Amino acid sequence: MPEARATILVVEDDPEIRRFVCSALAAEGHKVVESANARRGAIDATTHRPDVAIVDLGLPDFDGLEVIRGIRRWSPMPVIVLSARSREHAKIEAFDAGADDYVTKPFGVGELLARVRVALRHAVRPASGEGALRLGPSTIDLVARRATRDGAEVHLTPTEFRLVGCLAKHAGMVVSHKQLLGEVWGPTHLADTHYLRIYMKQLRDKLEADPLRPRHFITETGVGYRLLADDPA
Amino acid sequence: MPEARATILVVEDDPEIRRFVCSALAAEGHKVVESANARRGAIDATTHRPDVAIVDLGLPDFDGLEVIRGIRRWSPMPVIVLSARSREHAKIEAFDAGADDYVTKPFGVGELLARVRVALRHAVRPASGEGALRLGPSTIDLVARRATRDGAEVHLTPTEFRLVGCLAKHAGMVVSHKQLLGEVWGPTHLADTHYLRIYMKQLRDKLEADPLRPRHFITETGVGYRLLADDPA
DNA sequence: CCCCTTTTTGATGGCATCTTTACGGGGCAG
DNA sequence: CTGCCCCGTAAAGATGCCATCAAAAAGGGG
Repeated sequence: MPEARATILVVEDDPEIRRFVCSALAAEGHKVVESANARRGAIDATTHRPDVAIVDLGLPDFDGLEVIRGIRRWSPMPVIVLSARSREHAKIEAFDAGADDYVTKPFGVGELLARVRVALRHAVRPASGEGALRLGPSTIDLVARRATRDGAEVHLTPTEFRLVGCLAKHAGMVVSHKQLLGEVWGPTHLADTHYLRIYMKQLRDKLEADPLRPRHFITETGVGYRLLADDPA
Repeated sequence: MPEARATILVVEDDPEIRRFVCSALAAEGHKVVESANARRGAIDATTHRPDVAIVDLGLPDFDGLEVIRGIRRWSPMPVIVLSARSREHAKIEAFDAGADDYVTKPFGVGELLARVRVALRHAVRPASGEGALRLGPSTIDLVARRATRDGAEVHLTPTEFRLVGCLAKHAGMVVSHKQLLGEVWGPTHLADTHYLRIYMKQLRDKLEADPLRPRHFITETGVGYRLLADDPA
């Protein structure tokens, strides 16, 4: 049984469409979280921290736009809108609220799945372009979710992967504590800088040649952390 | 200073649609590169290095998919497909060839522009050295929070960065003591001008070729300081 | 139901950064 | 010449952040 390729949140009130979408996603090997209204969607987003969110606009309690804005306050996760509103203005409004894609009903599953693939591509693509990073004796392949050190496979936990992924997306640049905490642990843990220290140590122990003198997982005191990858050039 | 907000490549054979799209993009302040066929599109992509590419699929010489695949061999730039083919299979094929978005004709300009904004949001990966200042032997990259001197990395503390950033925002002009103190240390330290002296010395020691004779961190006696950067022209 | 993995919490020591204090030097006016 | 003001230089103390160790709590799979 292959590990779930990704966690995907589906916020949709129509039970028929929801089942339809979720089973298609599950068939692709994804772990799916379902929410029937905006309030639950917002909660599930923070608790499950999905890799991609699919959000309907016409929800019974609040407008789906509010869900998107709520997510955007703490995470850049890809958001795909799934809506019956086909007017151009609705699309523009959704995009400017932070949506990354917009699919109008009726839609084809194949297209939706393809757009999810694109979103996942964006979510893991590091700044250096390639899927695999080289860090001295170690390599990290974000798309395959694998890491090696001196040729041997190193096991990284989901949280560890999330963290390296977040750092790798901005390779070479400093990523602030708040941003890391928001993307990895959700908006309820923005103050728990402690988690960062612990997981940084684990990553350094697993991937750095000399964990006591890290050369790739650099700490920027008072600001955040930075991942320095070797130039593949 | 209407500097182009981004460079956008439009590969489209229909002259009418091309003019339509390009003028809309230009009106948004973008620099636009136009190509009428696949061969020129592939060439223009490599020579102009656009931030986003908009590609039609039905081109006279080759299929637009080939343009996308060609780009994907060397660049992760966002590619938006603009096509009359509305069949689902065509979309899936385009996405899996590397497209990031798919708009079917007929389309609304507003929606296209919104999708371009989304693509630019994704592309905002200012290659390190893009927003960098050059000061003789040193460089300062404010977005990556990184500084180098003679090619070697120089570490700057948070306040040092805030100070440089404050000076850089008004590069070439005098920034008063009060303004610097207010922006860096807050309104409660407007009188602590000696902070400036201390941190200026640290910056000069770290970044000036001859710290005793500063050429970039200039003191304006009785007024404030000024940052002289080399023209990146 | 139990065990293993993963996540979270707690406590301690060390270090980087910021702040504070002190002294030397040059320009200018009296 | 001398005192004042402003700037540069140096170094020590305080604070808060970070690394590390240790271990309990939560979750998931067999």
